[in-house]
Amino acid sequence: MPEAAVPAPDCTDKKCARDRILAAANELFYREGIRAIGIDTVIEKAGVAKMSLYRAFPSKDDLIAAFLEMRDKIYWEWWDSVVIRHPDDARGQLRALFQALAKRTSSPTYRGCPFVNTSVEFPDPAHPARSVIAGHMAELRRRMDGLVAGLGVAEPRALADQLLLLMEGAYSVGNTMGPDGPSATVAAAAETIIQVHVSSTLSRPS
Amino acid sequence: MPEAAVPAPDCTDKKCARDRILAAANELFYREGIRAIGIDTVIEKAGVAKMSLYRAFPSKDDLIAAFLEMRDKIYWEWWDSVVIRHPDDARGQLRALFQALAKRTSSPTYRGCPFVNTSVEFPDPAHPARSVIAGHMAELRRRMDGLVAGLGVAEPRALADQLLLLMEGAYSVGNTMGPDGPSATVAAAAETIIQVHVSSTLSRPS
DNA sequence: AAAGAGGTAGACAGGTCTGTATCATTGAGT
DNA sequence: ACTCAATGATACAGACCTGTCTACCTCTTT
Repeated sequence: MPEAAVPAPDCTDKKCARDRILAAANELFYREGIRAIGIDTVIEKAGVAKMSLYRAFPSKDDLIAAFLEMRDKIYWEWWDSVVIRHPDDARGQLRALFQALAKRTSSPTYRGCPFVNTSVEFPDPAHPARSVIAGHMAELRRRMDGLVAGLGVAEPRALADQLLLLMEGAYSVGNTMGPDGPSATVAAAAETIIQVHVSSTLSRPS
Repeated sequence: MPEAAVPAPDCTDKKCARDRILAAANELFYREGIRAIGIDTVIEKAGVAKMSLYRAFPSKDDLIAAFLEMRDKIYWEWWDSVVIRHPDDARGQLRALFQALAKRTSSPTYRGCPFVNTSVEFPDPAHPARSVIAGHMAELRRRMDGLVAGLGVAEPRALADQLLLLMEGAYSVGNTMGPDGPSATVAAAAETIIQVHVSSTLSRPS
């Protein structure tokens, strides 16, 4: 069974325990929840000794932070791979993003946004995971602002905020309501909101 | 410090350990997360002996389910208290609901929707909490459908789904992005989407 | 006064979790 | 062949967590 191992700089195949640990943690933490998964379960799935884990990560909290940093990297790679197909076309980029989002969040195995989920499990602001989450959210907002800026609408901040609401809503209901829930309609909702902002800007030009 | 105890049928003041337990669990589970809080912490906050807890609830899982059932009850009471102020006015009810939602989710202490949060912490479909969550979500969708039906738009299901996305999005970002996040704009977003559906229905009557 | 329901207090069993310590093994480069 | 770094295997410490058991107390009702 191909485990979709996350490639790393200098690790060939079965080598590098750190990456196998990270790959195992990625799947287990995401699917079962972080607090529900113990270190022993991670190392068993990774096929690695416990000491290898504690040599690579000083504590479970550090492993959690590393897990999120990996998800962050993967997420922006996915984002870039979508927007790159519509160069110099902010509207096309947004449309593609929300279509891909609708697809992802309507999968039966979809378990929600890992950043939101971890935020639920670790509310303590001092937890190392929280800074990664905060960074991800800030970057998400920054990118959405950037995309919407390309639309040239009258109220870019309002539109970006509303699109963010739809996006996070799709993440959430994709998890709680499943494939038959409203998450599949997120692309249409985004289209509607964008259209309203674009139209109202055209109808009263500055 | 008034602990906002949840009133129950026949419980005067300091009596009835069950209610004190439920009130303590309510606050602790919501604020800190369920898996992060042990039984000992609950009984300590409730000022109750451990055996009192296990007499009232066979297991922690049952306490979790009872906690969610209480939140469910509280939630619909809140919902009803909002919509009742606009009798026979579906649009006014929706507007009031989303305004109240914007306010709630922009509070600094807001920690997200307890049903979504519990769903994250307990992905196992066999967990007793899951049926309460599923019931809550089904009821939420049912009510939203009912409200939107009163609008007389051409595509009620699509509108209801999109409003649900906004609602859940506000819950989510209220937790992860805080009071300065986009959750405060959810009322405006809902207004926009409703307006579009109403207008497009008017412009091409059946 | 008696009795029973509900509550308190604290010890305890058995399991799981994180993190550490010790020692053997492997494999690549020199 | 030798060395050194990375890894495997395993036992263990200490904390915490759920759930049980026993004994005592304190009201309320009859």
